[in-house]
Amino acid sequence: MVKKMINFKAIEKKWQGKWEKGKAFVAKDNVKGKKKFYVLEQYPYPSGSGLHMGHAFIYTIGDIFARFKRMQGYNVMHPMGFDSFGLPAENAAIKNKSHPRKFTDEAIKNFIKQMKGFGLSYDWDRMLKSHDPAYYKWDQWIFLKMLESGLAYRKKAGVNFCPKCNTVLANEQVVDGKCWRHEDTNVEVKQLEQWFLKTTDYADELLSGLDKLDEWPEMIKTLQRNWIGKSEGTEVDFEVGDEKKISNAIIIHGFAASGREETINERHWLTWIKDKLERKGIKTFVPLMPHVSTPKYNEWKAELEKLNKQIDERSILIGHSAGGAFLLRWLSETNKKINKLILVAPGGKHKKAYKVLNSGLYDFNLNAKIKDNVDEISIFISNDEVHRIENAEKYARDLGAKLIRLDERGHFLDRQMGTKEFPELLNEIVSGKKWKVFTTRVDTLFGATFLVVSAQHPELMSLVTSDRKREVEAFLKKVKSTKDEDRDRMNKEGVFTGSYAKHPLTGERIPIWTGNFVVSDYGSGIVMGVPAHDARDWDFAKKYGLKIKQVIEGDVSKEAYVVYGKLINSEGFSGLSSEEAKEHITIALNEKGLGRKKVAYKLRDWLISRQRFWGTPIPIIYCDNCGIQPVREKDLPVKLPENIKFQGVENPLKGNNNFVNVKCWKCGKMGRRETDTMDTFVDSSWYFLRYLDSKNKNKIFEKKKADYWMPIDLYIGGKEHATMHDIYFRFYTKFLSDLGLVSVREPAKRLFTQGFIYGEDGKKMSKSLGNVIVPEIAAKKYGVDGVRLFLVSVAGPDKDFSWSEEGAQGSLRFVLKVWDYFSDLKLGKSSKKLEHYVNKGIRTIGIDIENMKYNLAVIKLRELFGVIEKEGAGKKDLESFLKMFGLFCPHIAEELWSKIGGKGFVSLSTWPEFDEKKIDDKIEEADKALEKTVNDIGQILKLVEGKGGKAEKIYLYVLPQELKSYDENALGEKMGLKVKVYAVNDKNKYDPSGKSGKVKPGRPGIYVE
RNA sequence: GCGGGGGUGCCGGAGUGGUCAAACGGGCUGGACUCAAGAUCCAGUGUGCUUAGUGCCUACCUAGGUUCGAAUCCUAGUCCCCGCACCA
Repeated sequence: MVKKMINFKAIEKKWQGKWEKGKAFVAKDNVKGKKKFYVLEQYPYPSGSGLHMGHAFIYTIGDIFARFKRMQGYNVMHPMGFDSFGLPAENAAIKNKSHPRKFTDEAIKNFIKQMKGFGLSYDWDRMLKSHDPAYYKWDQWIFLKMLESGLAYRKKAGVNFCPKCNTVLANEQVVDGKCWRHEDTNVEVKQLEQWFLKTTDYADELLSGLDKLDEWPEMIKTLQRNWIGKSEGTEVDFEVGDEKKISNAIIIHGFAASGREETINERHWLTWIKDKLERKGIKTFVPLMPHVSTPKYNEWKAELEKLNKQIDERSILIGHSAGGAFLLRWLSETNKKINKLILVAPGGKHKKAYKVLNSGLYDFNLNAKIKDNVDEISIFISNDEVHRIENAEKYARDLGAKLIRLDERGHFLDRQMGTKEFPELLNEIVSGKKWKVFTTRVDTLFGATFLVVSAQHPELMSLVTSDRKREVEAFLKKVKSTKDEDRDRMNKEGVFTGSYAKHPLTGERIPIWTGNFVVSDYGSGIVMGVPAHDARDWDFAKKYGLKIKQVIEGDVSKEAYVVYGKLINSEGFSGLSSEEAKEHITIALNEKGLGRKKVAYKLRDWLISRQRFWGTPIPIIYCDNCGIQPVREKDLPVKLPENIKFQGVENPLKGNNNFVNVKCWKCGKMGRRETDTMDTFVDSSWYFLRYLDSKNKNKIFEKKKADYWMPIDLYIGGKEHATMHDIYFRFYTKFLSDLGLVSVREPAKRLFTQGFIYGEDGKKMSKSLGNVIVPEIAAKKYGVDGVRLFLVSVAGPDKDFSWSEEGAQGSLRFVLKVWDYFSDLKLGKSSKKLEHYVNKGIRTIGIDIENMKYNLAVIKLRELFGVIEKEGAGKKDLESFLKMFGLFCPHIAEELWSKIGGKGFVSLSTWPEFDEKKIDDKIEEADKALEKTVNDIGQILKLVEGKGGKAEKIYLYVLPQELKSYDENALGEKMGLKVKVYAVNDKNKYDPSGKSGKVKPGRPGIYVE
């Protein structure tokens, strides 16, 4: 009987202190003669509210395993740290006009205290914090390496923007399409330059690698496969544009400082292109502008307008450098409409253009008039003319122009190009644009009767003819204003762009539409519509009266559309099966240079820019001279400033001159720092490697150490990370492996996803519902050990479950029972029977732990304890029991261990071995039989007593070989009556009603008197 | 729509071909202890029949099937949960 509660607190403190002092759980590198084992739980965000039950749960799961492996003789790595960058600390700082670091440091302190109080066997010496400059320095270092490898790049992207906050929001701050601070304000999608990591470069390996991860949950792998979404298909080129529309071309040269005005038009590609165009019947003018070295806008204007008669809606205007700027100004003022404008390395208001700045050529606004006057605008820029890129991007953005980036053309002068030829320009002028369309159903290519371009496609406007402009723009406006939550239910809608594409095989003209249902960043953002064989295309065609052409056998009238079958109406390909046709048509396209095999992924590159303060600064300097410059390695880390002022929710780095203003290391002039910080998922993408050498100041980590410990043998975390962290950390591992920093290509051998804990009411724990159970408080009631035990008793740790006070009581009862038994200990001898149960227990419990079926292990432990209580046990048996018990209840186990004179820590003792020979299932069978017999007797007694009779003595008749299983005294004691046992073949037995005739194996005959 | 997981007793949850009327915990009922409550301990806890107990019947979402034998395997249906979602 339990007499009193245990003083849990005192025992917990005592042993936690001893473990720490004894450095019980400190991991040593490269221990000889021991196999390593790396157990890791995902490190937490240190929130101000401290450890919650979910934390307690996941850490208990990992702790049990770490303890198990340690006892099994492994060299165990079990570290812990903090994912300490993030929004909550920043918000707290905004609210309190303080620094996020303050909150974070306090929260971490509290976390460590609580974690230590929970008896978790971490190696605290390796602790790391992502907000520590010594840590995030390496975030930045990896970023620079990615930049070098072309894996980090900058691109325009849609981000969530709240017009009331006047800032970009993180995804987490968008709730149902609204701002988290302004429930009535729809978040807008804004196009901004952002940094990306090219996860797509590893898409294939991220996918194929899953097959080898046989110790990962199928569900997680499936989610990742889905997310990566590989599909193999064909990319088909559809030519768009109409040569006949162009009657002439006018090329305006640029500024030439050296003078030599009379020869400027002889230079570089101007004459070459004129020649080519005229051969194609396009009249080409290359006027010589006055005063090439000291240009004046009005003079140039007058010169151009000499050609006024020639300039009309079928003209193409081409401007090189300052000539491009000139054309922009002219087009922003004139009423002339032209077909197309092509700018080659256009000038901008740039310091290098010092002389031209006063020319008036640059005095223009990128106004709506330009867009109205010109059907299509293209801009050529060379990637090595860095200082011009930003400007070109701005033009392209503001004008809705197509930006064509080429390599190594400098300023497009012949001496930089090494030739006077410029075929890309020619192509841009004469042939229509080729629009790449991705399809997995190229077999239905002959049934393509329209194309649909995504409404968000950056080059959409170049397709829209002037007569369709108004309608398209209205449509785009409507698409843009549709709220996120309505988008699901939004019908497939679209409008005609006015353009036609040439079918690559039939040459047919097929209309190009734009539609709200085409995703801009998958494939090429354009789909071919095959209404006869695709449900969505069918609906679209029906709605807008588009042509439907059947190319696969089957009854379209019945099924609306047919999906697979034999081809018809497909020229030479008719008769082929869909599968064959895919192959053959791709080959045919390939021969014409109009198509190729292509793999498309749903996986997108990882946008890591966050317009937030509390994160790792992106180590980039923007220099007007040198363009985008990475911070030099030796200048790392780029530290977050201590002295900051929050103004609203605006990132305080922006207005922080000390931070922003920085000398460009290349040219020495003042540049400005990138003020965006990295997504915090970056920090957690490689922390598991830093633990292995967490104090290294010179290197990210020592390869030898990393190779010793990696991979993580058991990684424990939440299912919710399936398509985020669980992909990112694999991506980072592959990249770091490619850098030669670590050998493994997969970070975690085994992944375990823990379940979710709900409140007693089965609902999510939340303050507002009042159903939150805080581990620290629960531990006061049930002891840390009681809480730990309960957490893994209810169900398998991968399952969701609800907290239950009654259940926790049950666990506490068991702990108390064990405690009592040891308090009042009489050492016995281990009987054969006990040995059987102990050895079997060791065997099965070990298997259950290994399989992470802790709940089953606990059940077996309880059963074993039941036997020990009944049968009594020797010291060795009790030791074995405590060793196993200690995984779940380490404090109590240590206390009891020392009580029975165990040496050292039970936590560091060796896992008990079982002796197969001592496991004898017959003992168990006999036990069960005996139990059943007792039960039977009980029932008979009840009946006898119910009839008013009174039993005095019980006679049992058993098979001779079972005789020793039935102990008269023990049975008698149990029943409270005298019991006599006879073997059935006993001649002298007393058996008045012939009950011995009923005897079966394991079933004795019973007679009650 | 696509993909994944799952429906077991009053509840949570074991169990993936026989040893299953179904582990273990909780609840509930009865008993012991107690002045009493709590705690603790013991017993019971599908139905109907049968027997002084050992026997049968009905039961693991529903309906079929495979098998000597199914909660467990197969087929169809149904309901629930989760993930991705107009992915060409």
